[in-house]
Amino acid sequence: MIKEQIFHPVQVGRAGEDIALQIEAAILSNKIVVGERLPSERELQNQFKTGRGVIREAIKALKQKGLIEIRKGAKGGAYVKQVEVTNVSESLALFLKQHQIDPQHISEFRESLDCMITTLAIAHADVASKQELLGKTIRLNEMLVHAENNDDSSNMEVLGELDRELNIMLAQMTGNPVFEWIMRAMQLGFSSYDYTLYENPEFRRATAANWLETAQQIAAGEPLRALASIGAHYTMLNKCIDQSNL
Amino acid sequence: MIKEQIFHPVQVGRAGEDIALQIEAAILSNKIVVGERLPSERELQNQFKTGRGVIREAIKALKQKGLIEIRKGAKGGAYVKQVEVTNVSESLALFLKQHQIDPQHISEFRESLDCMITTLAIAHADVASKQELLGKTIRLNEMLVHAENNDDSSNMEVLGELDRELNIMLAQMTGNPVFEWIMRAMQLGFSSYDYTLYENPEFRRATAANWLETAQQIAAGEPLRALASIGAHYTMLNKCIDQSNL
DNA sequence: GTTGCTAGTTTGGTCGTACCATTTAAAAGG
DNA sequence: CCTTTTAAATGGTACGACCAAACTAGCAAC
Repeated sequence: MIKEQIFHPVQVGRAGEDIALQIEAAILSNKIVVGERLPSERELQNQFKTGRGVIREAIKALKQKGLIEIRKGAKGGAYVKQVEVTNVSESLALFLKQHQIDPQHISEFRESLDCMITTLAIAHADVASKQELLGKTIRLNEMLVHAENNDDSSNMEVLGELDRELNIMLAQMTGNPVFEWIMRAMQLGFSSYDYTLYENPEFRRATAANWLETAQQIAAGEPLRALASIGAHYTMLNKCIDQSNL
Repeated sequence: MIKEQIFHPVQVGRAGEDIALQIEAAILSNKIVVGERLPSERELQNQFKTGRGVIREAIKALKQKGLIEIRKGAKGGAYVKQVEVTNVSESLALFLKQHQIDPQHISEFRESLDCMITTLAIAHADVASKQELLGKTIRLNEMLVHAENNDDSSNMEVLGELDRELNIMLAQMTGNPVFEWIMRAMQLGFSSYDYTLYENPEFRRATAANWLETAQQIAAGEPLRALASIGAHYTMLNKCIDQSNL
C-alpha cells in the first residue's frame, strides 16, 4: 500500500503520458516493488487531480508494456510484475510482421545464431544437459516414424513444437539467458517458417536425422562437426523455402 | 478513408482489448495501409457500438505498440505507421532494466554477435564499404588524440557515439537488415556499457587501435584475424567491466 | 464448531455528456 | 488575390452514473 503521495498533478495536453511516465519511473526506481499494487484508479484520480479516464489510459499503456497486471474486484487493481520476455518477443514479432523480411535473411540470421549457440553450449553445458538434448532428439525421431506409420498428419504440429523446444534447450545450455530470449523472440517472430520443414516428408526425415547428428556431436564435444551439421540443416531449409515459394 | 464497416460490436468485460485486437488485425492484414488513418474516435464509437473511453484505451495501446501515430485537430486522428525498431529496442531495454542482467552475459552475446556480423560482412560487403569503415576507424583514432591533447573530456561522448556508428555500419555491411536491428536494439538496451570503455584513457586508446586493426583485416578479407581482433576487444571490455565493478 | 449461503464493499469496466485546445478548411473582408 | 476571421473536425479532459467481478464478513443451518 502507498502511504504518502508519491505522485503529483500534471499539466494539461499530455497528462496521460505524464502520468504513465511518473508511474513507470516509480516502478523502475523500486518505489513500488514487484508484487505490490498501485493505488486504485479512484485513488490515483485524487492524487493526480485528474479525471479517471486519463488514469485508465495511462494504466492501459503500462499494461501494454508488461509492467503491470490488472485484476478486477476487491483487492484488485494494478499489480506490478516482472516484464516477461514474451513482451519483447511480441514487439519484435510485430515489427517483423510489418516489414516483410526476406526469408533468406531470417534463415541466415538463424544459422549464425545457431552456430554461436552451439559453440557456447558445447563449451559451457554439463554432460547431463547434453545427454538430455540427445535423448530429446532421439524422441523426435521416434515420434516421427510413429506418426508416419499411422499417417497421423496432425502430429506434425507436435513435431514442430518439439523442434522449437530443442532450440530453446540448446540456447539454455549456453548458460547465458540472452541467447534464450533472442531464440524465443525469433521463434515468435517467424513462427510460420518453423513448421515448413515438417510439411514435406523428405525434409522432415532429414531434419530429424540432422538434429540427432548435431546432438551427438554436441555430446561428443565436436564443435566443428556440429557446426557442419547445422550448416547442412540450413542448406536444406533454404532449399525448402525456395520450393515452397515456387 | 474507410468506406464499409470493417469492425463489429464486441462483448462486455474486455471490450477494449477486443477492439485493439480487431484494429491491429485490420492493420496487419493491410485493410488499412500505412499512411492512412483510422476513423475518428467518435466514428469508431459508432462502428463498435461502444463508449468513447473504450476506443481511446484501445488506441492508446496501439500507439504504445508503435502501430499508430496520433495527431490533434481537424484531419487529425490515428494514422497507421511503420513500427520502428526503436519500439523493439525500448521494449528490450525495459526488460533488461528490470532483470538486472549480468554484464558478462551481455558482453558474451555482443561478442558472438560481432563475430557473426564480421564474418558475414567480410563475405558480403563490397570494397567501397570496407574502405569507408576503415576510414571511419582512422577518424576515430584521430579524434581520440585530438581530444586527449586538448583534454576535452566532453568529446568522449562523441567517441562513444562514433563507436556505435561503427557497429551499425558493420552490421549493415552484412547486407542483412536483421543484424542491424538486433545491433540497434542491443545498443539501446545496454547504452550504459557502451561508454565505459571510453572513460578510462588506457582502454580508450586500446579500443580505438583495436577498431583500426579489425577494420584493416576486414578490408584485407582476413576473417580469422578479424575475429581474433574482436576477441581481444572483448577480453579488454570484460577486464574493464570487472574494474568498474570493484 | 464448522460449513455454506447471502449481502455488502471494493475495484475495474463501460457508457454518456459536456467542455476545452488544437488544427485545418472555408468564409469574409480588404 | 491575399489576409483575416470564423467555423468545423478531432483529440484531450472532466464528471457522473451504473454494471460486473471478486473478496469479506456476518449470519444461518447443520
